Amino acid sequence: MSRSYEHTTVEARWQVYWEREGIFRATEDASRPKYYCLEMFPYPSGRIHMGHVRNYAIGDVVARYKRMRGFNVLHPMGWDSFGLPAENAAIERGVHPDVWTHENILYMRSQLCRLGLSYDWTREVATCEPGYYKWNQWFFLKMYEKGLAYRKRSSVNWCPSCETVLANEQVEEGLCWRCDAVVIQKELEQWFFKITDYAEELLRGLTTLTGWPERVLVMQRNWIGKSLGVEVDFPLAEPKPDLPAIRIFTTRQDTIFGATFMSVAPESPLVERLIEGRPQAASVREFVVRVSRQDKAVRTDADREKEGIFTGAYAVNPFTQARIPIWVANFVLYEYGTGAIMAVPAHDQRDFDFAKQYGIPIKLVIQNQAGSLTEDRLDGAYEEQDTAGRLVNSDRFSGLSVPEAKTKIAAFVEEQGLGRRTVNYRLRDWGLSRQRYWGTPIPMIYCRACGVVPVPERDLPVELPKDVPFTGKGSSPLAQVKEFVQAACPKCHGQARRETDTMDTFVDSSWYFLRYCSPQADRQPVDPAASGYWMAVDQYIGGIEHAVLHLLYARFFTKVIRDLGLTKADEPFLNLLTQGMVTKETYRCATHGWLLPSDLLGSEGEGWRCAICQGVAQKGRVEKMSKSKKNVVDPERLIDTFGADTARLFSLFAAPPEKDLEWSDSGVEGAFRFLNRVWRLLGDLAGTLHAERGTSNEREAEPVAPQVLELRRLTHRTIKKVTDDIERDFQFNTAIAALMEFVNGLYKFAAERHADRSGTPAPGEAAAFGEAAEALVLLLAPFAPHVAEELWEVLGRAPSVAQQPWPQYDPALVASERLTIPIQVNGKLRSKVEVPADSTEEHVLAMAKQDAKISEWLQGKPTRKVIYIEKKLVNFVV
RNA sequence: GCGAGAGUGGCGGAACUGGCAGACGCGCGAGACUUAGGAUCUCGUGGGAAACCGUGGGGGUUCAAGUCCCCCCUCUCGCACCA
Repeated sequence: MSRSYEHTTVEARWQVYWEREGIFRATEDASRPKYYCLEMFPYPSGRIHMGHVRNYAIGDVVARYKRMRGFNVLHPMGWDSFGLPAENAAIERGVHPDVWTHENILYMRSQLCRLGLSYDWTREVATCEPGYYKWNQWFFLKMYEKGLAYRKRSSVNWCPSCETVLANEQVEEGLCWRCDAVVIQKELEQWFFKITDYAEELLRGLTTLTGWPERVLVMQRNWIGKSLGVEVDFPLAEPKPDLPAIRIFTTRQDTIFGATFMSVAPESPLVERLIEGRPQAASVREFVVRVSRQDKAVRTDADREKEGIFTGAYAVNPFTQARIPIWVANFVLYEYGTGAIMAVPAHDQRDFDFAKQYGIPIKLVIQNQAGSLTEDRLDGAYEEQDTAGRLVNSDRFSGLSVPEAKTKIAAFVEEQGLGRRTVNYRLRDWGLSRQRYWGTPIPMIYCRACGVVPVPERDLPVELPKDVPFTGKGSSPLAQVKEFVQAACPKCHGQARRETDTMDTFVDSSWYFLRYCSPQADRQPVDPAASGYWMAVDQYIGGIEHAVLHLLYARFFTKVIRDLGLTKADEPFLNLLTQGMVTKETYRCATHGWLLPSDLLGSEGEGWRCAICQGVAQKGRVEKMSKSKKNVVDPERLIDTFGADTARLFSLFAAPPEKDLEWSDSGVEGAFRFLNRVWRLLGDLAGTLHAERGTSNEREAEPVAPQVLELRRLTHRTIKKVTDDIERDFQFNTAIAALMEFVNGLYKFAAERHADRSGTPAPGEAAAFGEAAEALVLLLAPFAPHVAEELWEVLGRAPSVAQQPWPQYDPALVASERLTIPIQVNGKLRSKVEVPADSTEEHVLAMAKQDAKISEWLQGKPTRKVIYIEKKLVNFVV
């Protein structure tokens, strides 16, 4: 064969073959070990981007490799197809979200197929299909029954640009995670999932996730934010019958003797009770209104000034009996703990700042080791939590260390009936109501007579109406659709109103991996038998941006679904690989902003100019590919020019999966060149191999020439290296490097073979070369599957290479016969000697001393010490 | 501020438990084949004339340090009043 490598024909041919033969279809088979390989499903935005290519190339190597290792692999794909962009398309271009979404899915599916990804497409799901979101509604009803879904009026994060509510997880530094608009607070009736019921289990479960990156575990741990402390009642100086005391939460009960005032959150209803009938009432109210109007960005700003106002009321410190003032303070959070705190300025920096500002006394109750702290000369809070500090001014507890005091005071609080030990979490319940159209309708009905009534299960799904006005203004489009809103009450059949909010789209992605196990199940969302076989996901691959949001919600849903008896899995994802971003250099012009590569003139050496204005263009930083920075590369163009195998190979070779991948056009060409090299090598030699195969069944039968043995060693070392690199955290970049070395070695071998072609091949040569060629194709198959299939056929083997077993290496052939031992003198490399691998220490040392360069270095100097590391190195210390 | 990770040739990156720093690729240089080469093949390629010097900087441990310990600098990411 000497036909050139035509990627377009080759790739199309095998994609058709795989599909036609159903090579990647997965069925439950109890006799085989399963492997569930999953990549995060995409939002159908229109076209795939390089981030998808990388994500799915990584996943496909894992799936194909595991298949060749004999696993029954489930490798599904689907569409996270509810979401705002579809609605925006409707508003901006008048295309219905449903049409827009389905067109996008159609196109992107064809793009994924062109990448040659080994999915079982019969299991495809799209979350915007009634057959899928019906089960979102079903889960919602089940959770409502169990009290895990509830409705409450509360102050919520509101994105004025998306015109919808956001969960806490979806607010980043006071900005909307999706559009970066400043999030404001709004009072609304909202549906919540009681994720806090699972806080402890979600936290404990993290310790079992040994296959997750440490930083994701840390992020989740921090997000859940468990703290142990006590709740203590501080009696009011003028108690009211229904309000005798104010309850606080603290983790620093050891400092309770230093509490010189109290602070209450502005939103707390306590405020109104405390100021009743006092002269301070009006100004306090004014303060509360002012603070609660501030938007999230201002309120959560790190160096926001501490502000407060005295309520006029006093409490009594139950430990010191001191009368202490009660303040309202802007930094106290209503949603955390009890919404009120005891303030210990000497040992809490926030309280210290506050006390200094308003002239509140500071009382020292922990002294440092030197005993140098004094109340009047403190320039910051002494926040020692370890054993270095000792309690002072704390009655019977004085002299204790902080940890001792924490335990003893907590016990004392309980003994005296002043309060109790408690646990607090930072995690809040998941607000899931969204005032949008393109999402799952929440299956609830409001009846004037019966109140809130769930839609009966038999009436599911509550389908999204198609005929809806998209104006982009006002409340949810659903609320405008009379036929949708008007509903009969399921209980009394009277006229009632349907809930018009839809669910957060994170609900969709919280259980799709379970749906893949039995995508056609129509009596329940998940078939327990199927999920029993496939769950949990053995390897999950996706971007780090979901470290908290999606991965926390999915863990929560899995536990709820387990408690419903539909799966046995406690955790959805056993191993998690968070792949890095795809980045590229950027260019900027002072007047025209970010520049496309096509708007650049000049070169690296002579400098860049803007093609629009001829002005100087600056080479910017390497940034994540994004349209706004104009540094994107379209995968489709890449596939057209070089083919899917090249696109895959480059994105796997240029960096290890978890690190960022910097785009390089010449790197892509390098990958393409490599595939061409492989193609030519096997093409040119296949003919020779076929010719000689008849006479060369002598593998291991007769003695082989030394260079043939070396070839076999190279083959087996490569098998080992590629296998080890994949097994060791999917180090595909070094695995591919080993394949390149292998190919370089084979070329060299072939060249030498041609060079001294005297007529008769060396003994065992054809067999050794056949073995090498076969191994090469098999090892290449997960990375460049199309080329591998084609070459497998060229080698005279029947398809599909994807179904072949992974090659085995012979340990005896992995070890070299001869070793090159570096020889050092005083730790510096001076020479090398080549010795048989089984040489004794004496022999190696003798060889080393004989070496001309070494004997020169050793001459006239007494050798003080000789370091000999077997098979590794010799070091003479003189 | 707290937490995590990273800093290695002209560039992307190798180096697993301390043992030949720079695998592999890109780029660059030379040669071969060619009407031609931006195709392909072969060879070379950290710096330096050399001794030597080289893994962000400075100390240390060790026969031996990119790797271990201490101090410092820079960058990236996450969290950021959670009592």
